[in-house]
Amino acid sequence: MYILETGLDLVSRLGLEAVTIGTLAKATRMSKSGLFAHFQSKENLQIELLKYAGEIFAKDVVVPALGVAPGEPRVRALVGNWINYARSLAGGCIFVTASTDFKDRPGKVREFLLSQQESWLDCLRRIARSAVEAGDFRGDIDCDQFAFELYSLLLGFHLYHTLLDSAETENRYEAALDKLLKEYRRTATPEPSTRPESEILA
Amino acid sequence: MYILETGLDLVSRLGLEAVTIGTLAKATRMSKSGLFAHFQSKENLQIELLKYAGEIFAKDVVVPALGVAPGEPRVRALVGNWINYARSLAGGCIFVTASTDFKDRPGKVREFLLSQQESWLDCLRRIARSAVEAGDFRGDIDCDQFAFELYSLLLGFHLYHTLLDSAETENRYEAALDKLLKEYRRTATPEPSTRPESEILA
DNA sequence: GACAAGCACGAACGATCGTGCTATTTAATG
DNA sequence: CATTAAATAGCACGATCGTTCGTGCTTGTC
Repeated sequence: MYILETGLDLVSRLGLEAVTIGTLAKATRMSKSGLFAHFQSKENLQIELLKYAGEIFAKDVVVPALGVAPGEPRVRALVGNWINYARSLAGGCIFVTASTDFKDRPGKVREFLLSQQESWLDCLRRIARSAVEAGDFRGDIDCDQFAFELYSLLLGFHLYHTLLDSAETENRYEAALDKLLKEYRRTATPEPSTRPESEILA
Repeated sequence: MYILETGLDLVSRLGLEAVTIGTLAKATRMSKSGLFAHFQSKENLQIELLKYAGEIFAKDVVVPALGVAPGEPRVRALVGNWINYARSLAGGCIFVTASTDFKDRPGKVREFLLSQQESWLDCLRRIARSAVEAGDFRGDIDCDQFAFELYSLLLGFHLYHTLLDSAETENRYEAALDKLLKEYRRTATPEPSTRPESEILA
């Protein structure tokens, strides 16, 4: 759909709430009422935009990664696709932008967005688990913890990329990713036994 | 200023662009024109809000940390204050919210916000450097890299906290922070010599 | 008690918001 | 072709947007 395609550009740049019927109509060279007829409310339009963004995300980020051998290669493929996807949009990832926008706007949009974020985190978890099963990651790792740390890195890259746009951004992200993967790798540490590492006093 | 105080709550929840003259007037029980007279434009109001947020941030987050002994204690104090500050606002950190909002809205607001983010990253760098000088961190670390990784963690915590609000969020963040500090600590690794760790094929 | 200064106010402006109705055009189907 | 269904446009609505203007209250100074 051409309308949604155009809308996603606006969402990524200005936020989900800022995509107004009027501006989207102007961007698609349609009349307000003509465009409005496609959706029956602004809320519906927002959900449709998220749905479409989810399809693109699945097609460009998740599915290709599932075609790669499980383990670290698949993890790297997934986040590599994510970076490319985020860069392909003028204002970065739609879901990051929309999340900030709707974190405190209760309603169907927020609920839908939340379910999408949950399934993204679930995707990260699954891929970590498959890396364990493939023997690339240690067996004693916490996949939820891995998802949090990996997603944090992506969010860091995202902010740097969209706001600061330094030439070093990519290098910093890659270096951090390498260290993260090394830490979860099976041969990374010489067996830390079972003792946790949180008895520091600071 | 009571107006700015009220405004910051709206900013943190709905975003900097969504703070409208009308809604802020209603929230402060003033007339639109009466409130508008204090600032001379919406752009000015937005900058004033950021300025005020910066003062609070300095007072509650940065300055107290500078009173703590340099090194890991100071780093922990800084990020601890950040977490508390982010939690004290209904919608999380003003600058994270505003950054997403204004990353693609050129103008004075964006420029001012950008300078604030730069100085925050500079603060992280300085504190890392002071930790090196105090002997807590290794001497060969890249302070910019540390700032990126630490800020990424905070952003991860922020998204989890504002959107998902799982009970595990805090634990995941703390565990990741512990690992990050351990990695940069002087006694963390048994000397990794000078060889970088980026010759994987994946 | 006159006077100026600083606030806050109500009313109004043109523009845009989301959303309905009613035509008119376009495309598909007989 | 004629008919029908779908897509788009025109127009208008009440509300809100940022902004301007004129006016009335305080408050303190002379």
